[in-house]
Amino acid sequence: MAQAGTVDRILDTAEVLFAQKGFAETSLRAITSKAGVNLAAVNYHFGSKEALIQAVFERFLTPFSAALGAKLDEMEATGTPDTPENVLGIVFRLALGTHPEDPQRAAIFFRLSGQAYSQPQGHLRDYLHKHYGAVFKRLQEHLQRAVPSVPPMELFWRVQFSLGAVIFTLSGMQSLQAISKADFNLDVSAADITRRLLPFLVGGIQADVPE
Amino acid sequence: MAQAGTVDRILDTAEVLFAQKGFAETSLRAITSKAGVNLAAVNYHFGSKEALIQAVFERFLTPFSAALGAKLDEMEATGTPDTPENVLGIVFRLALGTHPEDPQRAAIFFRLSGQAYSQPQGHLRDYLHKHYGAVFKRLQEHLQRAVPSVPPMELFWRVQFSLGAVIFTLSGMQSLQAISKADFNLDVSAADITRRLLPFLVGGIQADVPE
DNA sequence: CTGTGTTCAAAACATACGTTTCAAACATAC
DNA sequence: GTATGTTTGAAACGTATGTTTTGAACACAG
Repeated sequence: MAQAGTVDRILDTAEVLFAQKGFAETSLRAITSKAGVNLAAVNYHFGSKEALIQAVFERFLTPFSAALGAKLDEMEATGTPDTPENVLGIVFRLALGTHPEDPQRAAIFFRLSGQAYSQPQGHLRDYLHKHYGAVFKRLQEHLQRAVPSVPPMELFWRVQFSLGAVIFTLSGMQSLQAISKADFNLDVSAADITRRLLPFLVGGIQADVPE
Repeated sequence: MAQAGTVDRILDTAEVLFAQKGFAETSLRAITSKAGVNLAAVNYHFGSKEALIQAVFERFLTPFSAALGAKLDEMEATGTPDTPENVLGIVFRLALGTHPEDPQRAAIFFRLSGQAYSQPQGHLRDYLHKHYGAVFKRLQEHLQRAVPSVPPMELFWRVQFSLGAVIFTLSGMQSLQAISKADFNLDVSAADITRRLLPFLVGGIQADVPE
């Protein structure tokens, strides 16, 4: 990030600020001044603030969903059994490991996802669903094979619940870490939390369906 | 809401708009014009927009946490066993039933909570934790008695995961309903979702803790 | 009535925002 | 070296926001 081009400096900075303070609360002036570029550069290179936001997500999600697709390919090729642990484990290791050189990057990833999902009118959510829905659906099919006794409709919602648990928790990690520290005098990392998440989600996903 | 006072008309309208579009995206002018009151009324009665937001939450959460406390009292008095189903069931029935005359109110409740939690800098989250942390802690103690084999620290995080699943899902219900309708051609209500949520959360909360 | 404190209404204020403009600087090809 | 297309810089534009001001309308006690 030291001497990257204007476009990348904008993306790097916007990514951090968006994750930190949200989309509406982050002004282009805040981004450009912190990035050391001119204010007009955003509209010149991206067209609008909205387009900047989408560009930030694209840079994040395109490699992620590609890697996820590759991992699913590998799983099918090697005949790895479709267990909830295996399927969810792939996602977590990927989310935590997309940028191993920068551990904070994972937190930014989740916070950004949370921002996108909780975005009120939800056009970003629709955008994500449209561009990355295919990989997501594939993931869900593997999960379905892992828990065949759970009806598809039920599984759909359980995946949503899981998404909520993951994104919500990771996206609010800062405050939660402070509370956890106050109540238990313990520090936790994103990796810690995901390690705790896995059994919780597996338990929820394969729970018995009432009558 | 027909001919209530200015203060209540502002609160009623702000509540709906905040839930619909978020805090930053809802202007005082939008609130006051829809409420049919003068723009200056907000600053006159509440002091600032920030104070308005807190007032909206207070009107919501004070009765809710009081009712929750009462239900927990009742549970202790009648000796109802501390099972995950019982404890979580209380919360859900309460959240869905605080205003039986207005079923949409429950959705607003969850959407507002989601907005508060995903609020970037999290001062609202801190505010909530400060004002309603006591009832929350009591709830957690009951849960702890329900699953004594889960260490407190682990349970703390599982409650956070559950919160995430609930708030995140309910707060994004609109979009999710559309997806669910497209993929399964089925309508779902908030009550439907919570019915599906309960076994998921119970399964997650009482899952085995790895080594 | 009269006076006093409260509430409302209309307008103005100050500020911050996204966006646009336009000229200068730069790079690259001819 | 000049010309051309691209990128940057500084400033301005138009708009929307939260807030403040000022005075009128009102309620009600003395």
